[in-house]
Amino acid sequence: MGQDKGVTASSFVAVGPVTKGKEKDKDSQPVKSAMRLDTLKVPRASELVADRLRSLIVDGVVPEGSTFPSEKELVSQLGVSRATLREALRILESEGLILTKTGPRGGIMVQRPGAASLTRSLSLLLQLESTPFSSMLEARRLLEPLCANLGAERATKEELVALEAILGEMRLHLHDTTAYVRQQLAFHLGVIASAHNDILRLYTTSVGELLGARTTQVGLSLEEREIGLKAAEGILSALKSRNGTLAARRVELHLQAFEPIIDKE
Amino acid sequence: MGQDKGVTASSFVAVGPVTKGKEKDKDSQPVKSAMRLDTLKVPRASELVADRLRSLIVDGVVPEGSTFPSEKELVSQLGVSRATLREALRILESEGLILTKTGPRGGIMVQRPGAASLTRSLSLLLQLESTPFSSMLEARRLLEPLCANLGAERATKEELVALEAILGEMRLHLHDTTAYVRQQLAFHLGVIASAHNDILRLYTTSVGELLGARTTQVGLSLEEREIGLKAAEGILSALKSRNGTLAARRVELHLQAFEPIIDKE
DNA sequence: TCATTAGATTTGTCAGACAAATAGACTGTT
DNA sequence: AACAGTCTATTTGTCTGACAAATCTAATGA
Repeated sequence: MGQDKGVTASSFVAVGPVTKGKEKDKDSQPVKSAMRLDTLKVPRASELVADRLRSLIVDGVVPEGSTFPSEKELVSQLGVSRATLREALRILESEGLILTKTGPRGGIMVQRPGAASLTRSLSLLLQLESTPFSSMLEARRLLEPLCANLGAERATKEELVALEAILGEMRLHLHDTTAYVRQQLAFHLGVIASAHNDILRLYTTSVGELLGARTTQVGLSLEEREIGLKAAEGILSALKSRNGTLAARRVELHLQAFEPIIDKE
Repeated sequence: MGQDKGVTASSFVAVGPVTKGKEKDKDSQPVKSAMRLDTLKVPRASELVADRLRSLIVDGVVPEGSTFPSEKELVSQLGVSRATLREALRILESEGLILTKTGPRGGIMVQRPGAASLTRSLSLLLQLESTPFSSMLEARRLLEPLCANLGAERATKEELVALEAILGEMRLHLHDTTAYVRQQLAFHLGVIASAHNDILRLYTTSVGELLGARTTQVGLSLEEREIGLKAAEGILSALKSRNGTLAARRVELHLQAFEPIIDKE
């Protein structure tokens, strides 16, 4: 740690939750086997600060939409330097938990991460593995029908009404490409949400976002839009009739039909 | 930016790759309405630095396992202060791209993120949404059979041999709970990998890790281990006979049978 | 030969300062 | 009174320089 921080650091640790001692014994194995203790991970102050602030958020102490105390105040309360605090803030920010603004009325604001956080993480991994585009298409073609199947038995009336409304918007904006694409994306998200399973929703939304970016890039012809509209109508009717296998089948066919459109480049 | 940094910052931007200008055109449709330009996002220097270093990694310029130049050198090359650089490093670290060590031979090492990165992100989201445990079980019960189905037609001989070997390990360590659980987890991962779809693999692995932590916590009785072993044998034989639906069915039954064991607390 | 010590290197932390963005109050003009 | 411009205070963004801690290497001494 830094210079006169023998004081400040200990005051921080006093407030701190755990892990600061750094006892070194390595392997004191008198017997013979077992007793494997893996490499001691020395925590950084910035990580500890990030942990504490994060737990304030997830525990609901600092609700979404509210703001943290200013950096100055946090520094004095936590007993760490501003540099350390700011490193912790960058961690939380990259997790999608906060965003910061300058000026009065600005500060450190709490926000909920949402699927975008997952999407970024996934996107990074896929870039590193140089995953082919076809794998994304396949994953979506497998996941969305799964959601539709569940949605057929779980969708609430309100959700079905909302989907109906989106369908109306799609009809309305049939001749405005960007608006139509946006509504079609909303329809997909609605179907996914109707499954009432957070994990499937987050997963399917993430891969959908990655592909959706492509769709808006490529755009859709009028004929393709009309086909998409018809497909959406069929899917919604299957959901309404609570026919899970039919809904799944229709979603799968729909996605399969659109794959060549997206894949062309 | 800070004080005399009019110089340093511009030299940095000179080296910089992209985004420093803040042009906003979005949809250049001169027709009538629209002309929505969303709030101008001013990039921080630390974000720009993080972007540049990240792209060095994903573009393979700095391969996995190697190390970056020291902070001192990076500071002089990028023309930013150490504080700014370190904030960027915390971002990359939270993305799982690097890790740092002190001392000579230490420094900033490049590593590949792996599924753990996704898992952390997912775990955070689920905590915030207070997603019930049952949703995780359901997601796994739906995803793993999907992988098994694909694996039946795509698994290479080598992968099948590896699974056979793991099965042997499971038999061998049938009376050692922790060792057995580890091998069973490896078996699951092997089945998942045999589908040859990165997205499904990452997804299923993530949710599996979240549940796997629970399994090792709870432990398994001898009888449960024997049942698990039998199930694994059945799954592998279905994969070998290239029977996708059978493999999927067996995986689903296996997971369904184990749900009450994990769910009890 | 081996343990110990000293030095060098790299990250970790602190402190203080100034720059930039921004909201709100204040002031002068119409 | 309404309005535009200015001034000020607050908050984040960045820089600089310093010291502390961890750790590898090499020299040193028994």
